[in-house]
Parts: sequence; structure tokens; C-alpha cells
Amino acid sequence: MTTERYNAREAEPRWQASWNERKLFQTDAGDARPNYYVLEMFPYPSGRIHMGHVRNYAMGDVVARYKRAKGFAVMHPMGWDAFGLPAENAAIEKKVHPKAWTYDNIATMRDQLKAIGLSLDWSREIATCDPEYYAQQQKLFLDFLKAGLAYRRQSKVNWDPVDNTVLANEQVIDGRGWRSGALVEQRELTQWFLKITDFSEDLLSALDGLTRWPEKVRTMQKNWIGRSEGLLVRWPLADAPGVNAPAGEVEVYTTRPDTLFGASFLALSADHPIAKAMGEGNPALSAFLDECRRAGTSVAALETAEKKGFDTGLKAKHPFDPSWELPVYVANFVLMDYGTGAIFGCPAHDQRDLDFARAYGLPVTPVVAPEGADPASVTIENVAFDGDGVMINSRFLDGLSPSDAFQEVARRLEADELDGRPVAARKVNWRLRDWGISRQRYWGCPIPIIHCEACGVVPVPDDQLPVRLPDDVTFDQPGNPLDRHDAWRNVACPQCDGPARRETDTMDTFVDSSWYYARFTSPRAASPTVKATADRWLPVDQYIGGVEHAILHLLYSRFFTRAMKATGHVGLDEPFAGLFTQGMVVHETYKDASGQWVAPADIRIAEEGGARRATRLDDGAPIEIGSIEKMSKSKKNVVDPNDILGTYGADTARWFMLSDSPPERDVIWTESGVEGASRFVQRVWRLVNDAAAKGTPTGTAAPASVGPAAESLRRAAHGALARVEDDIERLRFNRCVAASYELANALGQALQAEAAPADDMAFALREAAEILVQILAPFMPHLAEESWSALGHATLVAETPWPKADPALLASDVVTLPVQVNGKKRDEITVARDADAKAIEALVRELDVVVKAIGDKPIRKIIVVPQRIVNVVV
RNA sequence: GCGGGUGUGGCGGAACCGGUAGACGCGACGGACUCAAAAUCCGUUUCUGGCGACAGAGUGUCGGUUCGAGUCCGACCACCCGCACCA
Repeated sequence: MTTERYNAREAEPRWQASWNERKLFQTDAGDARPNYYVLEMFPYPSGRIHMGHVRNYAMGDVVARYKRAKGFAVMHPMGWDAFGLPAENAAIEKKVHPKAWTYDNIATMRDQLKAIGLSLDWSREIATCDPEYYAQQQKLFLDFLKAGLAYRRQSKVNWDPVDNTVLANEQVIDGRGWRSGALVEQRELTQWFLKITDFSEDLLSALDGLTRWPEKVRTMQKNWIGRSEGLLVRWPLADAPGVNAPAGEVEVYTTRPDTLFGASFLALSADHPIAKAMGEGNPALSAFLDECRRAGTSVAALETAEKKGFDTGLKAKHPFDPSWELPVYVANFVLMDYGTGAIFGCPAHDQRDLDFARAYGLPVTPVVAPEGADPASVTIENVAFDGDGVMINSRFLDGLSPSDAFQEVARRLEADELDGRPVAARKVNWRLRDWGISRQRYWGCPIPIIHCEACGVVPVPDDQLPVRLPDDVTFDQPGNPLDRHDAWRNVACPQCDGPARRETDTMDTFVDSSWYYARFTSPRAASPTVKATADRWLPVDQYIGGVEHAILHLLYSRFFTRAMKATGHVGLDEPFAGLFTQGMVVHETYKDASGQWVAPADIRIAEEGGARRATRLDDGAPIEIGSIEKMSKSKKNVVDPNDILGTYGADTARWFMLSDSPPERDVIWTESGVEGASRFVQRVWRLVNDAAAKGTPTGTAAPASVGPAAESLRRAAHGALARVEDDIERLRFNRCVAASYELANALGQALQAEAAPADDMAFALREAAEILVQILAPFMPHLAEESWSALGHATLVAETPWPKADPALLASDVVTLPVQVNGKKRDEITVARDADAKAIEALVRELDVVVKAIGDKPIRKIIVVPQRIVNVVV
């Protein structure tokens, strides 16, 4: 029989129009059915949709369509994370206004997303740069301020002294500004902070309840929050004649007080008050402090830098032995933000301390010996020992375990006194710091604050909200245009009517994305949320996005939900009940003879003698095939979804994105892979038409008796249905794809074998075809509609309930057991499902291979695992 | 540097709770159909040896636990992600 090829370009817009007409995906917030909220991380409107988006949204769409078929009221909204740096860069480079650039991009990307056929409720669309959205965000900020969750303090930024502008970490390359090339400095600015640390304990302990989050994300958050139990220890400073030093003491935070007798130096952060004070009168130290500050503000930069220190000349006295004096250094790897900004170095048991000690010739005394090691022979070369063991070289601690030694040191130092106060105190410390949200940029949510010379910091009154970004700004000079926009900046104080100026900092874009999931539940409300509606839909049942957001975005959102609860906007703590982190889309890279990157669209790949060779399309020049990397513009290894949609259609792109690779892992985009997916689309179309011709008409009841061939097909269909259902629930889309292929294979074989099927087979053919279409529907919705219609249905698959697998067709009454001899498979036997172990054992003893294998050796044991395996041990 | 992850045929991967390693797809090879090509259909395809039945090896490396290890434990190697102003 002949069937015309399935024409995706013609069919896809047609079905999309059908869905739209019937408003199938618009969520009625009051829908009485059980609800289900599916959300994918909303995109930054960078200009065009990329394949990573297609993958992310295809996954969410499978879940949304499946849950709808399962009878849930599904909310599946989409919006735009629309504030951020790239819009300002575009303004500088292309002379377009950030607003125009952003809204143009949104328009393009919206069209692209619509072409993918996602079951989104576009009536809930939001863009974070809409005043309608950021007005509500300003209200939230003011509520947080009232609740004591926002405050101002000094903190550091990367400062470009040539451009006179603040740089983001990504704009600092090897310690220099990306445009000016000037050495970056650190500057202290007064900035706004949100008190995420108020919730440290809860953000940590609540992780245990997030059972539908990946374990790795919970672990990363746990480590990020970083609760540690340690000791604050006061070290008295020895009198230092000739050294310009503040007298007194250095307070150190340590989680390893057990290693106190292995201490060989103290190290201060470059921002430590003592270091700063001493720098005043000491040009050499002052120069060193400046050098430390040029490293930039990122922790990664600080910690990967070569360990450097400066001996202050100060000496600290050991808390247990006043006659033991240790040198006090300023070191570039000590962070002021953590603990007290001062540490004691125990080189034998901390790698950083060891590197430092080796660089400056400081003593290295091991004080913990690995279990069972001879204390006399314990030496440390270039690797610090951070394991458990037994205390050595530690006077009264010798022989104790490190944890007992910890307690003993704490007990003694808590009792000892220095200047009338205990030498040490136990302290729970957190790595988590408060969240600095001030950004010295234009394209962000204005912080609704007015600074008055008389009244100080004054919140913008409710009736003056929102504080809108002015449109008339220029980017012809570096720095924040809001700062030089006098008409916008200069206002009357709402309290005293005196001269005042607006806060010109805008908010970190992470703020925008920390509550959008709540806003989606009432996207047009005049308050940030409508609490009852938010509480009805939240938490998000399934959240899907990249691992790169595993810590910051997710932690900030968890904090925001708590802060919104504290200010009465929602009634829950955790925003995302289920989380899934998907992998990236990667692609081969190509380079020409001169080492320039070449785009995949510009080359042809041919297979010759098993080797793949690439040539340039226009001139046939040889191209080198490089490594597989994350798709990026700079490496030109990007594939434009528009091209794919134009050539193959949305269903093919969606299908390929979910095939093969497990969703949490990276998927490699290959031309042959897409072609395979495209072939499958056509194959399904042929199978469906063939089955429609040979099968029984729609709605025919099952025949009374079913022969073995028909039953076998029915088993394949119901088996696939059960597998797909289970695998969608667990987001294992690649397994759904495999199951679909298997069912298509089974259906194909049955159709091939039957020119004129009898009633039972005719029924099985139709049933299998319908099940195939229904399990494909969440993945390839357009093809599924076209097929459903070809099978004679007047309704849409998108409105059809999910079919039920017949349990009788899932179970089999015989099983095949592999037979192993000494753990190696030698044969297999087929027995009744409920055969007892003794009968199986008897059967196995008779097998040729077993008899031959054991020869004259005695059988030591026969292990029978019911329904699994038999192992004969000789 | 610190934290987290990944590693299985020529390639992407499957393998449930420790129980037949390689499902399914891609590629390759052979065949059918065709004047021919495309499309489609059928078959083979982990490696080594053998015409073959079959035998041996095999899940990044080294070691361990077990009747049995891709799966559990220890050490290591390689690559990827995050590190608080990219989103």
C-alpha cells in the first residue's frame, strides 16, 4: 500500500491552531480536579531559542501532556528572565536600547517556542522587565525591609579604574577589566543585602524533606550552606617592640581544635582589622595588601592563586603554652567573610596550610597518626593528612581520637581565662553569607529607596510605586546611566519634602527569578501574589532546569519562599516539590586549516573506509573534526532550532532531544541522529495508516477469543504502555523512546505478516496502533494528532484520557532462568512462574552442560533465586 | 584550591534491590525491491581464536567483599559542572 509522506510543515501549524482554538492549555485557577504544576526554568531572552531550550521544554511538555491525559488540571506557564547584563552590552555594542533589544528578542523567541508545539498557557506569560512584574517585586522588597530581612552594609566590588565602572566576575579576566584591560581593584560600596542567613538552619534541615530532588543537588546545597561546629580561640599577641601593631589578641575560628599542637603560624585575611591597621605604617605590607585585593572578589580566583603571605613580625602565644610563640602572617588565601578572618595554620593536616608552610619554611608537625601507624614514623611530605586516627605529639591529648581531643581542648579552653574572659568558646559557623543584591547597572529592577540628607534611607511610599526605569538613557560612557540621570535621580523626600536622591542601584537578576513561579499563579494581580491561589498551586510539582542552577537560583528561591511566607504572601516554605536537572546539548566542533572555528551548517561529512572526513561546503577545503563541546557561539558548534524545525519539523526535534541520552546527562546533537528520528516519524505514519486499513474500526470491542499471534501483539502493546507510563513518572524519557521503538517493531512485524488479518488480529492491530499513538502523544503531539485522526477519531489525542494497561497482559506464567556454573552462564531453562526451588534444582542437575561441567566433582551448592537465576557451585 | 558529578561495543546508551552485559537507536556490512537511485523491507554486527559447534576475554585503572560485581567497598586516572556581580 502507498501512503503519502507525513508533512510536518503542513500538519504542525494546523494542530497548534486546533489546540489554541479550544484553549486546551489555558489553566483555570479554580479547576476542581487535582492540580499539577509543571515548570521549566524560564529563559533569558538572549535572541534566539537554542537546542538546550528545546530539550528543557520538551521534557516539561512530556510531563504536562501526560499529566493532563491522566486527568490533572495542569499549570504549565512560560515567561522571560528579562533583566540582565547582555542587554546593556548590546546597548553599548549595537547602539540599541536594552528595552528594545529585550522585547525584540522576546517576540522572536516566543514565536520559536510556539512553533515547537509546547502545551503552554501563554495567557500567563510574564517578563521580569515589565513594570507590572517589577512593581510587585519592589513591594516584596519593601515588605522584606519592614520585616527586617533587608539591610545595608559595606561590601566589595570589582572596580575598573579606567572605565570607572563596577565589573561582574565574568568581566574580570586574569585580574583585568575585559574592555579596558586595566588591573582590577576592589572597592567598598554600601550595598543592600537580604538576610538569607536568618534561615540557615531551616534551609539546611529542610533539605531532608526534599525527597524528590536529586541527591547531588541536596548535597551541594548542604555543602554550600556549610554548617560547622568549631571553636573561637583567642591568641594573645606578644609585645612586639619596634612593630607598629595594635596590642591585644587575634581571635581565630577553627573546626580542628584537636590539631592545636600542630599549629605553626597564624594567618590573617588582607581585610582583617589588624592587617589594615598595620598596613598604615608599613609600605611593604601595604603593597602586599593591595596585591591581595587585586585578585578580584571571586573565591575561585583567591583559592587557585599561588599561596602568598607576608610576615607581620607579630608573635602570637599558644593558648596552652605562653612560652610558645608563633609568627603572624597576612595570607592571600584567608577569607574575611568566613569565621573571624583569621586562622591558625596546621600544615600537617590541611593542604593549604601545608603549601603555605613549605613556601615559607615553617615547621610541619604531625599530630594525628593514621590508625595503626607507628607514631615515630609518621612524616608529612607534600600531602596533608586529613583523615581520622590517633593524636600524637600533642602532650595531654596523645592517644585520644581527634573527636575526643576536640572536646578536651574545648573543655579546657572554655575554662581557661584571658583578661577575665574564657580563652575559647564553641561556635556553630555557617559558610552561607547574606545575599548582596545591589547592582550598579541600568537594566534591572530599581531598588525602591530614596536617600534624604535629613531623613536618611526612606522607602518609596506605596502610592508612588512602581519606581520605573527611565527610558531616556544613553550608553555612550561607562558606568550606570541611572547615576547620571539627574531628572530621574533627584526627587523630593517623601517624608520631609527636602532634596533627596533615588537609590540608583538595581537588583541582582536572581531576585527576579526567585519568585516568578509564585507570580505565575496570579500573573496579573495587583499584589505580588493572591495568597489563596498561590497556596493552591504551589509548590511546583515538577521543576526542570540545568544543573548550573543547583545552588544559587534554587537556594535563593527557597529563601524567597520563606521570606514571602514571613511577609504573608504565601503559606509554604518550599517552592519546588520535585526537581529535575537536565544535561546540556553538545556538538562536535570543527576547525579549518587556519584554526578558525567552522559552523556545522557550512560543512559536509563523508564516511570513507570507516573514517569520517569533513570538508567545507563552498570550496571543499578539508576541515578538522574536533572535540565534542557545549554548544556555544564562540566555537560555532551551534545548531539553530529554526533550521531543524524547517527541515524536519518540531516533532522530530523533540523526539531526538529525548532519545538515547538519559535526560540528566548531556546529549550529543548529530545529523544522523536527527535523521533517525525523522525516519521514525515517517515509519509511525506508515504503520498507523496500514493498521487503520487492516485493523477493526474505531470502538470495536475485543473478540471473545484471541490467538497466540494476536495475544503476543497485545502483550507488546500493553507492556510498552506500562513501561512508558512508569518511565514518564520517573522522567526517564530515553527509556520511553526505546519502548516506543519496540512497540513499533512489533506492530510492523505483525502488519507485515498479515495481509488479511482475522478478527482477533485485526483488533490487536488497531489496539496496538492506538496505544502507540497515545504513548507517542506527549513526545510528538502533532504526529499523534494526525495519526489519531487517520485512525478514525474525530476527537483530539490532547483531550483523550491516558489508556489503561491490562494487568492480565502484563504477567506471564512462564519464566526463563539463566543457569550459571560457578557464576558463568552456561544454559537457560524455562519453567512455570511459580515453580518451586526443588523442582528447578532437579531440572538443572539433568542439564547436559551442568553434567559436563561438573564432571566427577561434587556439587557444593545450588543457588536458586526464584524468577531470577540458578547458580551451580562446584 | 574547594564542592558535586560522569566513565559500558565503531558511536549514543540499556541492564529494576548484587543475578543472562550490550535492550533500543545510530553507523557499518550483506541481501531483497528498482532500468537506476532515493525511500522501504530482511539479515549480520563487543573483541580474540575457530568453517563450525564452541572456547576465552570484556563495563576508565588497580585491589577487595561475594556462589555471583557494570552495580557494593578502598585507592587512583581522565573529563564535565558550580564557587556568591553570567544567567
